[in-house]
Amino acid sequence: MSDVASEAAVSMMTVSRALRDPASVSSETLRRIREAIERTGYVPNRLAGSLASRRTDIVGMIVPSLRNAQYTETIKGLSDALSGSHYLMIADSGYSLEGEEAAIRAFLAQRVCAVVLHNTMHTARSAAMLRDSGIACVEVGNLVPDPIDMSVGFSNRDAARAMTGYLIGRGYRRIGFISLPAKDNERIVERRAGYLQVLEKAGLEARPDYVRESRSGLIGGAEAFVGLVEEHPDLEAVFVTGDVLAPGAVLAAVRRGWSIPQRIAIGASDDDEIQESVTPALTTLRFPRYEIGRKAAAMLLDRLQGRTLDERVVDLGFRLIERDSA
Amino acid sequence: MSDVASEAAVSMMTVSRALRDPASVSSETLRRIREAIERTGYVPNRLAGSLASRRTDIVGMIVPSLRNAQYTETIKGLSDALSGSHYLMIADSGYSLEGEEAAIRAFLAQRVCAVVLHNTMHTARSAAMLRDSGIACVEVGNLVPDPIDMSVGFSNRDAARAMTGYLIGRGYRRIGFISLPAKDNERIVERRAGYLQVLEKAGLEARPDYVRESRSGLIGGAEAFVGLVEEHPDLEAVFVTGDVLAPGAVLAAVRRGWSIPQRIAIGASDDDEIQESVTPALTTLRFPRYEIGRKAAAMLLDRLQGRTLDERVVDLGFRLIERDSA
DNA sequence: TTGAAAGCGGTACCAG
DNA sequence: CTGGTACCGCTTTCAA
Repeated sequence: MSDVASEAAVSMMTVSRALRDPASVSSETLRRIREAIERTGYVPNRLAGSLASRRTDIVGMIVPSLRNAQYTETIKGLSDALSGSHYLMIADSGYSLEGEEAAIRAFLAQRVCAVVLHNTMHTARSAAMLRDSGIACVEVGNLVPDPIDMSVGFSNRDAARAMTGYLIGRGYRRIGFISLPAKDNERIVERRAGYLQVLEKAGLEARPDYVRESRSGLIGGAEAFVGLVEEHPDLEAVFVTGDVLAPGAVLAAVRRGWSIPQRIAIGASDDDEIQESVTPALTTLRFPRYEIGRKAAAMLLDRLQGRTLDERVVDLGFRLIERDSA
Repeated sequence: MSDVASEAAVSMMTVSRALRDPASVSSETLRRIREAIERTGYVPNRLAGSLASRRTDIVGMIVPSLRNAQYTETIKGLSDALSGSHYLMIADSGYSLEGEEAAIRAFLAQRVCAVVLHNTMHTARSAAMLRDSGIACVEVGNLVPDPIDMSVGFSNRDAARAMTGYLIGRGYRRIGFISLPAKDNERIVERRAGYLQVLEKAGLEARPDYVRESRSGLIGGAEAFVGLVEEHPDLEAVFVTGDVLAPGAVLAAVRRGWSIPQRIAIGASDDDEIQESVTPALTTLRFPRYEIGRKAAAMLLDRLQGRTLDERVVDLGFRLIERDSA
């Protein structure tokens, strides 16, 4: 930058100003500085800038898995809304609380201006670090009544209640439940709780062997679904929630010639294109993943600009989409 | 850090060493420093560290779209291989060269230690900035004979040749081609060229109206496929390449009761689970996306550690997986 | 509108 | 093995 300054015959201070607030520099000076930048090929050093100003424009986001399209959707919403003003640093926690803690530590060391967590269970240290740092933080996805700082999402429990109730309303009585592993994953814990609550309220038996954890992916969902149904041929419906488990189940049923929903009904969750594109199209819960990302960004931006927030916890809700699988 | 130093009754220099190279500090001193860190809740400032050392441990990656699972797969490979030693900053170029340039500029300002580009077409400025900065850079995905710095991937043209040749070998003569838009996307340009070359070599007519660009996603693929086939009922096969276009085509065919491959055959590309899970399972080109990410990381790491590379361009190849759709 | 001086919080380098 | 002393490259603050 000093090169640019001497090229343009001004002080470094003026160059710095020209870069950050062109209006505060006379147009003639500005022109000379711009030319000098062009000639020297100067690339500002944001490390130095951030160190001096004690501000950065990097938002750190931690997702359980980069492979899961649902998280990607929220990342995309965040990225779009932040685009231009802020940059995104992304870490994959591998569905582990320790992974999340390590990522948080790294983000804080990097002095990110905000952190977005796609998990609302944390180690005690994670929560403490975040609180002590006073950094802006949004927990997205599952709604948290008492967030570290802010939260945007929907109630997984309510959503699971809605789907289970819907299945019961359609006349199904023996209803199974398939999801990813519940360990360290409050979203699954909540959904399973919602499913069990509604079963109980309806006076239906909640059988542990109707509940199954699945590997991820289409093939994981297929295996879990086929396994569960073959072990319990008396099942009438299965609530298959998370990832692309339910589409995997449908595709497997098609291959086996099981008719859906006659032989076995499926209630799904998440509404990517694939839930709609399989035959039969899945009755599913639509979660506003992209919107959650956008809203999280908006809240962060508000906070960083010192505006006061209307709400620290924003419920974006969900919808039950009736299609043909149940 | 000066707090920690006085707490532990050593100099800042010793604290700094204890953090970066614990072995170089006596165990007693180390213990005191660790305690002091614990008590004070000290979080190192990597901005300052990086500024002073002129090194960072952040790798910047630019993908055309965060929504596309194929890119995500490479990100995951990179992230896994870098995990622990480096952090990842991800930018979405929105399939545009200007978007890529802006991201490169931001990364350079951030002084990332390396850049990974999932595109091998660049603006002149992009290439110049990267070259001038002398930063480690890997272009992944499509193989580049003359990379800015390094390249890992496979030949899209050869892959398209292989699939087109395969379709011809199966006896299909009127073969269509569906892909994402070719603009700013050398991967598509290459594949289309490969398709046309083989058609020509086989003495088959290359009809422009057999070639179609599609919106992305399952539904995009479905629309393009149905549209093309309805306009040209005489088509015998379609090479549907990229994204999840081909699975979308199959799913749409299923809904319409078109039998595949009897009514119309499909050759696909990319081999995610979905290509395998649809019925009929897709005959497709398998690209080593995850491995490309890992290899890119390995090459970067080698470079950053000053080791000399065996090869600046690494071809990881592709495979044609025969299944039931053609 | 412009500039000088004093850091930001660490690390490199050399000495002890 | 430990410490002192210059910076790293920019911004803040205050003055002109």
